[in-house]
Amino acid sequence: MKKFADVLLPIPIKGSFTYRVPFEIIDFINVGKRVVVPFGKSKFYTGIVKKLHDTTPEKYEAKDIAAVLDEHPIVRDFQIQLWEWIAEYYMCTPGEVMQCAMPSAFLISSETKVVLQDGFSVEGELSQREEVLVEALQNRKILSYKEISELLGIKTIHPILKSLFDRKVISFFEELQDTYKPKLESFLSLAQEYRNEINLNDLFKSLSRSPKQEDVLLKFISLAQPQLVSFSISKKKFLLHDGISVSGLQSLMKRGVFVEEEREAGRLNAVESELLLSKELNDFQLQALSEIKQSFKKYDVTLLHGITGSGKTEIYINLIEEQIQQGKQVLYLLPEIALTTQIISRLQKVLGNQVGVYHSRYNNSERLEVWNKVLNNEYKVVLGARSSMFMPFNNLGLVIVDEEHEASFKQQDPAPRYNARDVSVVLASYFKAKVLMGSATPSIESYHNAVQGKYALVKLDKRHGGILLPEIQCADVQEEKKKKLMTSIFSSLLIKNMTEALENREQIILFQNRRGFAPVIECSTCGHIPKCNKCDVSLTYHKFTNLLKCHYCGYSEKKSISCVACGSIELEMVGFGTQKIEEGIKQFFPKAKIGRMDWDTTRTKNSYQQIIADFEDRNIDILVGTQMVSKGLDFDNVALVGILNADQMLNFPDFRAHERAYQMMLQVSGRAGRKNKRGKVIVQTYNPHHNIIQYVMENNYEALYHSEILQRRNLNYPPFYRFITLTVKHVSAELLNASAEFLAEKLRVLSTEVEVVGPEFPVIARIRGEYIKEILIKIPRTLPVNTVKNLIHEKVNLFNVTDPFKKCRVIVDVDPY
DNA sequence: AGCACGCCGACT
DNA sequence: GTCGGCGTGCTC
Repeated sequence: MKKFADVLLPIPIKGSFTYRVPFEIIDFINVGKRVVVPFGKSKFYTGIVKKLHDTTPEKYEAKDIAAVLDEHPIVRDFQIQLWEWIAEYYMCTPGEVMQCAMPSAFLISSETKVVLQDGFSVEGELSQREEVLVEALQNRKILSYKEISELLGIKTIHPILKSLFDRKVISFFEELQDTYKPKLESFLSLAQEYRNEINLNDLFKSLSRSPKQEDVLLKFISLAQPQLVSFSISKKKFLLHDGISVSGLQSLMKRGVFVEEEREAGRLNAVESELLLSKELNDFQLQALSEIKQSFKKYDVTLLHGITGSGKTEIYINLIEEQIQQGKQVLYLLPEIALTTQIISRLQKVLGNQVGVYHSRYNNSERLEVWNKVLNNEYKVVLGARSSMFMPFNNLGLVIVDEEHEASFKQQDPAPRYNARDVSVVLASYFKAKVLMGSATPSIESYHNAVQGKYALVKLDKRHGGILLPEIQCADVQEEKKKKLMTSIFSSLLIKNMTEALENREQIILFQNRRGFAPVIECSTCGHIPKCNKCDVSLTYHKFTNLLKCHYCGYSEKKSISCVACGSIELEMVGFGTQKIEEGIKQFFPKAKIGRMDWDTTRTKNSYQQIIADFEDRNIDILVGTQMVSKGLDFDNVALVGILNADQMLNFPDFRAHERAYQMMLQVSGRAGRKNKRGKVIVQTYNPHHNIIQYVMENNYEALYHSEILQRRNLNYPPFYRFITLTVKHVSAELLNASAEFLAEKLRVLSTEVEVVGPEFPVIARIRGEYIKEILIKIPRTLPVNTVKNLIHEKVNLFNVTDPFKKCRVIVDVDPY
C-alpha cells in the first residue's frame, strides 16, 4: 500500500511533484492513470502518476490527490520512460514532453469561476466597475477571469474581485471542464408496437395513400432484413439511400413508427469498402524486401535508399502486413506535408480499419479517440506525422520513417525540440522493434551511419513500371541575360519546353522555393522598402488581399498607394513569389489553365485536395507551387518540371543548404515522367557548373554524399560533431549583447575540445520586438555528451540567477535542424 | 506555464 | 493619493 505518488504535471518545471494518496483511492491508483491534483494556491491540474512509493517528503507537506480519473492506465510505462529520455536528451522538462505527447483533451485543468454569493447584500457604495460586474453576474450567473477582464476592459481584475469577496458579494469555485464530448449520432429502429406482423400490416394499409411514407418504411424493412426486430441504422446514413424523403421519414416519426436513440458514434471515419490485396511486387522490390528482412536479423535500423518512383510504399505495405500477421503494431511516420489522402487511402485500401491516422489537422477529440484505439489495440498501424510516435503502443514490431531526410521531423518550437526520426530508434528499442528509414535522398547523417555500419543499407534504384528517370537540363540564366534572351523570370529554354508540352496537351509543374524570395515593395524614387516594426524583415506583398504582411509575427497593413518615406507613387515589386510566377505565365500562355499551390492557397481544409483533384483531372495545365508540389503526389501526365531559381536554395546560409538543395531538386524532378515518355526537368541557375547542380543532373547521390561528408569533417560539423544552439532573446539589444556574451564566456571554459561559436545575430535579428542572439556549441562525438549537457545546464542555471542577464530568455536546441 | 505578491508611474 | 502597469518568485 503505497502512500505517496510522484505526479507528472504538464508544466515546464523540473522534477515531479509528490502527493499523498488518500486512503479512499488507494485501491484505484496506478502508474499511468490520470489524477487531479491541487496545485498552487487554488488551481487543479490533471497529471499522470509516474511512481508510487512510501518515501515521505522531508522538505514540504505533500498535498492530497483529489481524484483518480481513469479506470485503466492510459499511459504505458515505456511512455513515461521515453518522455524522460527525451527530456534529458533534448534538455527540456518531462512536463513539456508530456504536454506535447498527449492529446490536450486528456489534460484538463481547472478554471476559476466567479459567482454571486447567495443572498448577497451590498453594503456601502459599489464602484462603477464593480457595478458592471455585479450586473453581469446577475444576468449570466457564472463568469471566468478572462470574461471579466474582457467585460471591464482591464487586465488587473484581482483587486476588484478581492474587495467584492471581502464584502461577501461574490465567491469563487474551481471548475474542471472535460473538453472531450463523445460525438452522438441518431439511430433509428422500429418502434416496439410494430415489431409484429399484424400491426405492421395494418400500418402498411393505412399508408396506402401516403406513397412517400410507404417508400421510406419499405426501404427500412429491406435494409433490416432478416433481423427486423433488432435492426437499427444511423439516421444520417439512412437518409443517404435513394428514394427516401425527409418529409416521409418525419411523418413516420410523428406517428411513432420509429424510435430515435442517440448513440456514441466516434469521429473517425471507418473504412467501409472491401479490402484489396496489396499489389504484387516487381523483381527489384522483392529483392529489396528480402534484403530488408535479412538486414533486420543483424541490425536494428535499416536505411532504404530508393529513388523516386521506385515503389517504396509497396515494400512498406508488405512489411506492415507481415507485422500484423505476427500480431505486432507498426508506426509509419511521414512528414506532415506528405501525409496526403493519396497515401492514407492507399494504406486503408489494403489494411482497412486497422489503420489509425494521426496528424495536426485532427482536433483534440479526434486525437483522443485515436489514442484510445491504439491503447485498446484496435489500430495495428498508426500512420502519422512526428507526434504520432507518442501513441500508447503495446507491442510495436516496426517503425517506418519515410522521407527520413525531411527537416520537419524535428520540432522547432516549442520544447521538446525533438527529432522524431532519431527518437524513433529509442522508441523501437523498448520493444526490440526494427526501424526502417526510407528516402530517395537520405540525410548525410543517416547515410553516414549506414556507411559506418551502424545501420544496414538497402538500395532500390529501378523505377517502378519501367518509367525512365527524367532528363535534366540546365538553363544558364547569366548567359541568357547576356544574350538578351531572358526578358522575364523564364529562360528561353524553359519557355520553349513549356510551349511544346502545352501543344502536346501535357502538364507542367513549376517549382519556386519561396523562402526569402517573397515579393517586396520598393520605392523607385528613394529605395524605401516597408519593414515590420517588430521584426527585422521586409513585409511581403499579397496581391489578392492588397496587404503587406510580416511572415514572422503575422502583422499586416494595407498597402499604401504612395511611398511612406518620400511620398512618391512609383512603387516597384522586387523578387517573385508564386503569385508573380502565375502572372508571368499568363503573359506568355494566356490560354493555359494555371493552379497555384502554396501556403496561402491551401489554408482551408479541402483546398489542397481540390487543387490536386483539379490537376489530376487535367483542369490545370500548369501547377505553380512551393515545396508542397514535391511531396507525396503521383501524377501521370507531367511532361515538364521547371525549377525557377536553384541558386536561391544553394546560397542559403546554413551548413545543410547544399544537401537540402539537392534533395529538393531531386524530389521535384521525380514528379516528371510518364509511362510511355521520358519526363524533362529544366533547372534555371546562374551557376550551371556548380557541383551540386552537376550531381542533380547526373542523379549522383554518392557524389553528393562524398563531397558533403568531406566538408563536414573538415569544418567540424555533424555527424562528426554534435551541435547544441542556445538562443538568447530580449527586447533590449544592449542587454541582450551583454547577456549573450556573459553566457558564451561561461560556456567557453567547458572544455578545450568543445567549440563555442558566437554569440551572433541570426539572419533575422529581431522577431516580435525581441532581439535574438545565437550561441553554437560544437561537441566532438568522442566526448561524453551527457557530461557536456550537464555543464551547459549548470551554466544556463547560473545565467538564470545572475542579475541583470537573467531577464533574457534562453532556449536550448539539441541537434538543431 | 499560471498566478500570487510587491514596487512604481499617470490619472481622478 | 490610488489605480493599474509589470517584474519576481513559487508551485508538491
